[in-house]
Amino acid sequence: MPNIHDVAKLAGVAPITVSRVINNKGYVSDKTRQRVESAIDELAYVPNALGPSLRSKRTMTLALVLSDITNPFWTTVARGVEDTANENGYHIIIGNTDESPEKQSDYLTFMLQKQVDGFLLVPASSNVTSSDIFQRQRVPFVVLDREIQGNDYDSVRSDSQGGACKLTKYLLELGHKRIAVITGRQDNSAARDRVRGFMQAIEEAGLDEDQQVYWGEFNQETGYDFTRLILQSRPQPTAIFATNNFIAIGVMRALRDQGLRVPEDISVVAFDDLPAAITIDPFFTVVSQHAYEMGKRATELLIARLVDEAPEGPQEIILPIDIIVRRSSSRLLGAP
Amino acid sequence: MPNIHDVAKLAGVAPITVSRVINNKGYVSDKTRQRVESAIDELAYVPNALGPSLRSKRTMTLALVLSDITNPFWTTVARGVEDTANENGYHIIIGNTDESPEKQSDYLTFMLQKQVDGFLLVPASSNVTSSDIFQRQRVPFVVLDREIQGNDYDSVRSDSQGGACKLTKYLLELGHKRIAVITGRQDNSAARDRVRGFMQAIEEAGLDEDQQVYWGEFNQETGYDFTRLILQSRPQPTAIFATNNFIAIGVMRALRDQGLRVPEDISVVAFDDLPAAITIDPFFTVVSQHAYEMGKRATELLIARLVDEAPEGPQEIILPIDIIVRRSSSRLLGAP
DNA sequence: ATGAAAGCGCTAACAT
DNA sequence: ATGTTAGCGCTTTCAT
Repeated sequence: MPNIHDVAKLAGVAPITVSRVINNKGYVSDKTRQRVESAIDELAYVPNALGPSLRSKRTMTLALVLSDITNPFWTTVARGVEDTANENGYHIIIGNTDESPEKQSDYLTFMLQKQVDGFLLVPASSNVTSSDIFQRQRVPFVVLDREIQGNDYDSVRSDSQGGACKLTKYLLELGHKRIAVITGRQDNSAARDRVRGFMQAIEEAGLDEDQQVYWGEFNQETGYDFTRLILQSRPQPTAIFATNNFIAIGVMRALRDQGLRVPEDISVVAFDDLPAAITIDPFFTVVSQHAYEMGKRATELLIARLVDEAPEGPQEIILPIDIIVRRSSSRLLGAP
Repeated sequence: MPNIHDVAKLAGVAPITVSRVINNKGYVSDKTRQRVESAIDELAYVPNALGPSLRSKRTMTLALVLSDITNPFWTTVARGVEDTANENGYHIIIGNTDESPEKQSDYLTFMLQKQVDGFLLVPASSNVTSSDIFQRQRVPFVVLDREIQGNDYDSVRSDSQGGACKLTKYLLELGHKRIAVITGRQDNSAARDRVRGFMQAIEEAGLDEDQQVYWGEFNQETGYDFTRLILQSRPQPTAIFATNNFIAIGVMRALRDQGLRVPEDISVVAFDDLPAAITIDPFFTVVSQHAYEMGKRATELLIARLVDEAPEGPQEIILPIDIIVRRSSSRLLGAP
């Protein structure tokens, strides 16, 4: 592949002149510019960005490290990140951690070596002090969806607690008094916030606080397995609150396998909506997060940091959520 | 951020010695190694990969350029690519073209400038001679899912024609004789192959070849709009073949809005299954592609090329498909 | 309006 | 076992 010297030689100029043409910077006479341009065409010259990056210490690349791109929620976030990055001349590298701190750490070092300009991180675990690595390297980063140790970092997340609280209150209004919650790992702050929001609603209603809370993973198996357990418990809950979309799917599968109808036999509500693009007939009553917006806002914040235009001090952006009532939940029979 | 010189100075050695320690290459005494390692720790030194890449002309980065990561099919492909790349020490940059040749071309140049080692490309249009750019730059690439002009390139795709043919034959066996096909753009070879497979089955059955084929986009609107059209046509088709998942969703929504039941009033079959992870109760009779496998195989092929271990000459990998019969299709009333 | 030199961080090739 | 030199492709700085 040709380099800037080859182009310069062919055009009969110095490399720096070619550089000026490429970057539209400095004075170049029209005649010279044309000679250079035709040399570029002739050689199909593509400038090597590694050189300038090595000098300028900017790669115009952002790293997006998340749990699993296969989850439609994260896919949508990723698309928001990608679009916003592109609009600003940045590109992104993606890494899936599958919630593993080891994978996360591998990715972070690799991406640091690649000299990405900044990180968008969905932390695999709030226990891992992943922020240390950034702070030591002085690389800007924004935390998405969750919290980590310390409080001196930029973050964007949904109002998990408020959303869970609202959704629970909605169930309570329908007359449900025994609600089972199935959620993710204890070291996931989003899982904790959603349980906290649930408990808050329960307490404010003056109800027995001894509700069933099942801690597992944010996946289908957790939803499936705990639902079977829940169905055996007495007295049986009249509603299940799945704190993410995959859990909700698992819950529904378990209920279906047991021959139970939703909402006639039991109500189900969930966190995270499924994108309209892949849903024929939306069914779940949900707390819907603004996934695309989350990616967009986080990226905007990160880029603002990079160009030193962000407000001073750590920013904490809490996105509002929507409650969407659909057919998976109904008034409890016999309730007022 | 510290560089290799800072580490060397602190450890009292030459930069090259630090390099040897980092890369576990060449002779370094245990004493020196330890001194270097503690210097690395003390400075939290992370090697800058740009230097070596500039020298070696390898970035260990692959580019994945596809239509839209938001489509679960592509998400799954992407995950296959990502996992396989990682296993081999590579990482990936993703770009969404939204089927726009301009976006595609922007991405390609940008990624070329970034010196990616190879491309995995889902071409936005078979008319665009996107391969030229690679061939001129001599960058290895593998084409996924579709065909482009020329025949001297590596590719991995599903047996679209065979799959569509099989699926159509299945419908014919159920007694359907009027089948409407809704498909993507004419310049998309997968769309063409699926229609070709359909026509093949029709011809082999000795049926009227004057079937309804609707060319549109691989999205929900196309499915929705053409379904409304189809429902007005007389004689009305008894089955609809949606040639991708988004179209299928659009078809179902249109049918639902018209108060039609599937499969009682009309049968629906589709290309592309929805991932089990996001489906409560699989409903569509489909041609299921091995999406993860497609990403994996393509990446393996690309990496083999990079290390010069691929077979000589262009490779064309055609992945088998599965027909999965579910509840969206049924025997035509009155058929034998 | 154009060019020469130097250096970004690293390592292959060649000493010692 | 350790070090010196040179150069990957580009652009900033300082001439001319």
